[in-house]
Amino acid sequence: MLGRALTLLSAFRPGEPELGLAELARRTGIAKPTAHRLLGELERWAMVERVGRAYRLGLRLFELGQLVPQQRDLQETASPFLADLFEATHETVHLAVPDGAEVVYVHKLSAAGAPEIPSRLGGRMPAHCTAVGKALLAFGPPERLTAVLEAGLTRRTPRTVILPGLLGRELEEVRRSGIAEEHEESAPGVACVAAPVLGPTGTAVAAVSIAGWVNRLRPARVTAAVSTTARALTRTLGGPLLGARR
Amino acid sequence: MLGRALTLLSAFRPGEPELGLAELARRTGIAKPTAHRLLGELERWAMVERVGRAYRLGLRLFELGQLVPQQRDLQETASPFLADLFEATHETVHLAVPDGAEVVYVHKLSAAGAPEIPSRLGGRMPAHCTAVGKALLAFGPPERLTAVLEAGLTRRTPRTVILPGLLGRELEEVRRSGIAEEHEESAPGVACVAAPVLGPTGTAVAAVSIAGWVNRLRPARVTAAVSTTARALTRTLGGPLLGARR
DNA sequence: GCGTACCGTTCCGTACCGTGGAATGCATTG
DNA sequence: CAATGCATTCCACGGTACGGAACGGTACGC
Repeated sequence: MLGRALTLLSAFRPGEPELGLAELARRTGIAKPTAHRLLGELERWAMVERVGRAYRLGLRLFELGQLVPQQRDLQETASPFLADLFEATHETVHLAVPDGAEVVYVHKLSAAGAPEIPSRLGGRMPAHCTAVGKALLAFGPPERLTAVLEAGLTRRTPRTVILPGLLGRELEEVRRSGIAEEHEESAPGVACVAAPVLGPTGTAVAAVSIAGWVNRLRPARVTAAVSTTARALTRTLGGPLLGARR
Repeated sequence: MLGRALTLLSAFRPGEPELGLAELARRTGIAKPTAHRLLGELERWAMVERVGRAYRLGLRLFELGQLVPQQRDLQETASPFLADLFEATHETVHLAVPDGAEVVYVHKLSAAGAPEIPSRLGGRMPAHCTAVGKALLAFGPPERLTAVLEAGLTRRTPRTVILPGLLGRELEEVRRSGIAEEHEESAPGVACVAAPVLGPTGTAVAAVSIAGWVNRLRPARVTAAVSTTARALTRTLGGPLLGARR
């Protein structure tokens, strides 16, 4: 029963704020009366809300989501630093954490009129084709890279690196320079520069990035700022500063 | 069963990232084997995670939380405007939405070294003793104020207004000026200036504020900026601009 | 070292309830 | 009007959720 309720919650996707009972039942394979009852119970807990005859996810979910420690702790610590980075560069700023073979975006700041970057707060992207993902892989525990290779390197754009050898070489360069770059590997037109945030164990627990359109973003312009922010966060978290260990 | 699982999720509170099985069972009154099984199921859905022998809320909850339409739509629209406001003032910026007799904070930007304001992203405060709450009440549907009065005006500090007549008068002033203020009514030492964001129906769907320490924040300094941001958001949402309807 | 208290985990008999087909009423469309 | 689709309710049937007891492990005090 619990699994089915969670299945219903998982049926909601970005860009579809409301779903009717029939559509929810179709998507989940749960019989309509059952779905109806489960949604009623979820509604009583404010996990979903009614909008006319349709349902939408409820504010209580947002509240619980903000209690998630991996996200909350980082977000609170990082928020002022990311605001500073945003103010200094006026480009789209991200903070992402690793989860399996993917990254999850936990903070995002973008300017009015900024290009629409496909990343989404609370959204996921494969680690191997994003700058934040590469920073997390290059400075993470070896098991993280293993998980990514085992999950397979999927192609997102013609520029995605899908050969393990090429990725490995790129990650070596990231380790050497402390900076990861992305050139239309996750989405056409998108470029990104990222740096790892190291935790007390010395491995990357998050990554900071600046993203923009590939024909507009100048890595040379923002690299130092990204690196500075990542170092400030690393210091705050009690992690070892890059360059101090080589 | 579903209710009990949701009860377990609700047992987690700010400042307590991890809870053991025994504590969760104690808090919820659910027998340990039952709690153990439910947490196992929640773990399979990444709604909770194991940390040693303890549990913490899982990243999946954060992801779902970011899909909540009331929060997401506003957050995406408002983020650039709030970043601008933050950059212009370097004070703590909030965006809050109404929920019953309370407000829920859906966006917050604060500077490194900024005073610790007790508000929390994803957290709640009573509407009647916060500036954002007053803005939402003054420009909201009458039922919202009715709900607040029915819920009762609770005292949070010696300065909290708990007489309905006084609150009513204050809200009239807010309607006249378009600005709500808060002077240590929700927490000692905290001051706040807020303005309503109106939606297409002409009522307040959110409120923008700037908060700081009462002996430091100068309302005269930030009022126009808060108002400007609220108006920009109102315009973006297709709401009627204040002053244009009087 | 031993006893006590507490933890998390597993088991299984008992009691409870989750499920969905069928029926109903309503709205929309051709 | 008929057909289609929606949301809602009902209840017979089959399924499962529950928690006391037992167990092994850890930590602490005497």
